Amino acid sequence: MKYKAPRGTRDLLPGEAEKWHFVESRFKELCNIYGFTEIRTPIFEETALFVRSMGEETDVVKKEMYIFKDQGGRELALRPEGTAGVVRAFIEHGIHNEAQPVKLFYYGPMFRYDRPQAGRQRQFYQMGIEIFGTKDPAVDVEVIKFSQDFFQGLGFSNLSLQINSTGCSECREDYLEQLSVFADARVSSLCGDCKERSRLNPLRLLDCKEIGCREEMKDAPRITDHLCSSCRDHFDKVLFLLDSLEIIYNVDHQLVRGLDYYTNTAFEFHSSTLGAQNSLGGGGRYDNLVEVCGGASTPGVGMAVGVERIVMAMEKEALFSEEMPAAGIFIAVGEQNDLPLRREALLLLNYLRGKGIVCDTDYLGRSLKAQMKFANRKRFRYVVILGGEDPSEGTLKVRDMLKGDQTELLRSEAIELLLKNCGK
RNA sequence: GUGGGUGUAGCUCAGCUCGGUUAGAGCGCCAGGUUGUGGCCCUGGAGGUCGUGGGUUCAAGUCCCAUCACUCACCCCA
Repeated sequence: MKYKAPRGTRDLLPGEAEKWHFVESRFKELCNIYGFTEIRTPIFEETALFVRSMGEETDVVKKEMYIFKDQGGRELALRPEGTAGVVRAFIEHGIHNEAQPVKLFYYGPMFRYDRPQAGRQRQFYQMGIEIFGTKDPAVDVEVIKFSQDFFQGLGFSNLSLQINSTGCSECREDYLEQLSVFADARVSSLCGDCKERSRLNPLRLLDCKEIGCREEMKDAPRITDHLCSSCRDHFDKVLFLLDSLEIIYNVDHQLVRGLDYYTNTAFEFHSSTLGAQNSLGGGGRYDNLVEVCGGASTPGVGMAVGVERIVMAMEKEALFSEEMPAAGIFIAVGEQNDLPLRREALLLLNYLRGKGIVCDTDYLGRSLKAQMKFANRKRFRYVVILGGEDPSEGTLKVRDMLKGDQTELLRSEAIELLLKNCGK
């Protein structure tokens, strides 16, 4: 075996691809109901776009991007997430001139140079939605409700919704300062990583896994106690609306999202059946992002879910329906050397396909027994047997593979039966 | 980037601790048992540079080193 799929990538083989298709189609159906329309953006963008939107100090930018220079000397990066490209397209095409708010969805592969593990690949797929043009807290709730509907529609019943507010740039700045002061006072008892964090990204101090750090930071100031009045008001309304829709959530003061562009609402959906990477998806509000990327100040809110993780969690919870039911027609030929008979088989095959019926035949010159075995394996509903013992003119032998019985019918009757039972 | 576990047939794995004749099983695949008919059963067949490269040894799937990949976890995230 010479070539292998590159590290952190994988093939989706038949049998698994169908599961993905199921998840994708549910997502798209729900987008349609909610009024989101699709946008497709390039898989690579200028590197600077991602650096600008996500933030220089984020891990994604510092060590996880696939960056390269093309033959024209352009600095490019494979997209590590979907929002930046959507925002770029929003600005570039003046979408703010369309009827507001603008509701978009996207689906596609993302790339991060990470060490692979359960629920984490270097190429992974995200589906996401974005709403531009309104600060209404009801929109934050719509995005959350959408996510919940989506997960419930797939059959999940035990996901937990974590939510927090990270404030606007102003109240966050005040808060971060207080947090730094708090951390500096006990820097000696924090782990090495946290010492770094207190300088670079104090918000991250909150979700360190070290027990010692957790203990030290237990009484750290909470951002929700330091929100400015408008952020406080926004968060209260979001929670009120969630309550009104009877959406159960847990306000997690430690919840911090990894990308700098989030403001105010941040949320994640967790699954307990997954491993360490237990987030099926998440999102939040990003009121400064469009402006940061060079557009007119436009509020936005969105979320993204990871397809691999969803499929993995669904497998663990046995949410996919079992094997597909028997369907379609296999045309078996008794005497493979009988050219007129094979001709008849091909004509029938193409006639039935023309009627939109799943239909196939043997091309390996195999014995009737082998053809029957094949038809069984491939779960065909009916087998039409041409030739065979004492064939009579103008009739077809039709075998029902589920019931195991076989009848010989006039050709026209046989076709009528097949069309009725296998047609759409 | 750091640490643990694992790489033997298409798939799931045994064999490795205690090196020693032609490397095994189940499933799958192909064929036969049934002078043309699937599922169950029986028989036979095909299929392996034992991840790769070095080393130790008379002898390496088995011991040692390196490397690559998979896997789980950390960091971080979907």
